[in-house]
Amino acid sequence: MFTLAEENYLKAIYHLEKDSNAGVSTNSIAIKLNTQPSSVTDMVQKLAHKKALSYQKYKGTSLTKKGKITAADVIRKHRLWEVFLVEKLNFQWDEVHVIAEQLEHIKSDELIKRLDTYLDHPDFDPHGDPIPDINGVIKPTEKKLLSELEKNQRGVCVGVKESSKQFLQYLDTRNIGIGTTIKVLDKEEFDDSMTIQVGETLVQITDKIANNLYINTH
Amino acid sequence: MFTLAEENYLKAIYHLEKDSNAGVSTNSIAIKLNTQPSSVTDMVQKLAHKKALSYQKYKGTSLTKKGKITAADVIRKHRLWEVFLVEKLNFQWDEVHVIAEQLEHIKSDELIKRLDTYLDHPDFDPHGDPIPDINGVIKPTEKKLLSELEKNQRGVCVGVKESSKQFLQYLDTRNIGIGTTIKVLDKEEFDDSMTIQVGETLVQITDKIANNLYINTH
DNA sequence: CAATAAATTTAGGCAAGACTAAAAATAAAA
DNA sequence: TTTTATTTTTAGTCTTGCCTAAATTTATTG
Repeated sequence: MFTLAEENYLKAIYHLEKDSNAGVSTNSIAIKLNTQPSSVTDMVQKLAHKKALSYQKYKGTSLTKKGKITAADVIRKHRLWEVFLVEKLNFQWDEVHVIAEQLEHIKSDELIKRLDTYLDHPDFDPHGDPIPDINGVIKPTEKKLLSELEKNQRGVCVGVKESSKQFLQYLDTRNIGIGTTIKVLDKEEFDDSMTIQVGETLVQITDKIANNLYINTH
Repeated sequence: MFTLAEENYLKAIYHLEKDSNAGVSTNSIAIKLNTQPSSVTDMVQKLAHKKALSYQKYKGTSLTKKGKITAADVIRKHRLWEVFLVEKLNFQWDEVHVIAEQLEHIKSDELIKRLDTYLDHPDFDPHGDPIPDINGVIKPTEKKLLSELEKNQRGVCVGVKESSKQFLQYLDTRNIGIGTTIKVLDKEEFDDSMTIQVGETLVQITDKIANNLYINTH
């Protein structure tokens, strides 16, 4: 139905639409995809013709239902593959994006269905981003930074904001990973440090850590 | 280094070279790839320029070392992904080829290294074909049909010749799959049927079955 | 060994997806 | 509200990988 290049455009526009909810400009797409505005105009006209988006000259574009579903499907595949790479092949969180950019274009519904089952229907990718369901619906999520939690609140670690090697290794030594349940036992006012419970053990963390961990409080 | 189309040509030529060991003709490549001879001429000239094969007008081509290594690497990826699809995602042996045709072009050495480890360094794909090692070397194999084994000989099932759904399901009910050790207990002269040992149980099989199971006797 | 057949290559084109340079429309500023 | 700046589009090219039709070379056969 859609070529690899078309899928990448739809994905980019989907993301741009998300955090601006006006019409998406030609230039912003060009910047996101590292291409020239004139190339974007070409492609956008083609995608409009294919009914994946609506487009008026000089006025920007927005995805149609068809375009949104297609984009969400690509994103679903991307994030499922990321989970696979981290959970099964033990990649670090920050190494998987480039590979998933390729894997997301593999065409086989059956493959993705089975991969999803194999991974036990994950709701989040390793960066804490939600995985669209098979209909392209993204569950409304309560993703917060750990630093935003109140004392005695608990949640599940769903990802990281910063993903440097050092940070990920730090988390490893504290046994914190995707799916780890964390409870806030105490918050210090003067330096914003925290005492948290990870499994049975207590961990002291600085505000820097707490500001870079995403927690799903549901 | 090589595009998707180039990789497919190299793979096709590699296979053709294997079972004819003369120079590979333009026409045979065209037939294998379902394309026109003139397209093959174009591509072959390009690949010769890239030093992946040697080519003389009207005389056919053969892969250089560089071409062989590249082709073997693509085949390695293809077969590793097939193992993944069957062993981990529970696909049937005959459903995986089309998907692996896509996955074989994913570019990441690290990915394949980890996939190989994850699958426990398999030597054969689900069809019984050997998986080239990381240097493109294919272990010389003693693959035979089960029907060719002598009485009291044993070997490991490495694949099927025919791969119809019915046949695969038949094998399933007899607990025969990739990696299953089989010992020939008896061969009947008059109808070529066999008594074989699978695990602790004895199984009677007809010549048709024995003629469609590949065994590695090492 | 000439004549036909088959295989192969060349020539010219096409679609996808990108690019540059120039023109046109919109937005911002004086 | 002109003028200038920015954004967007158009026009014309390029490369990759394919195609058809025609020309050429090799193989086959009478």
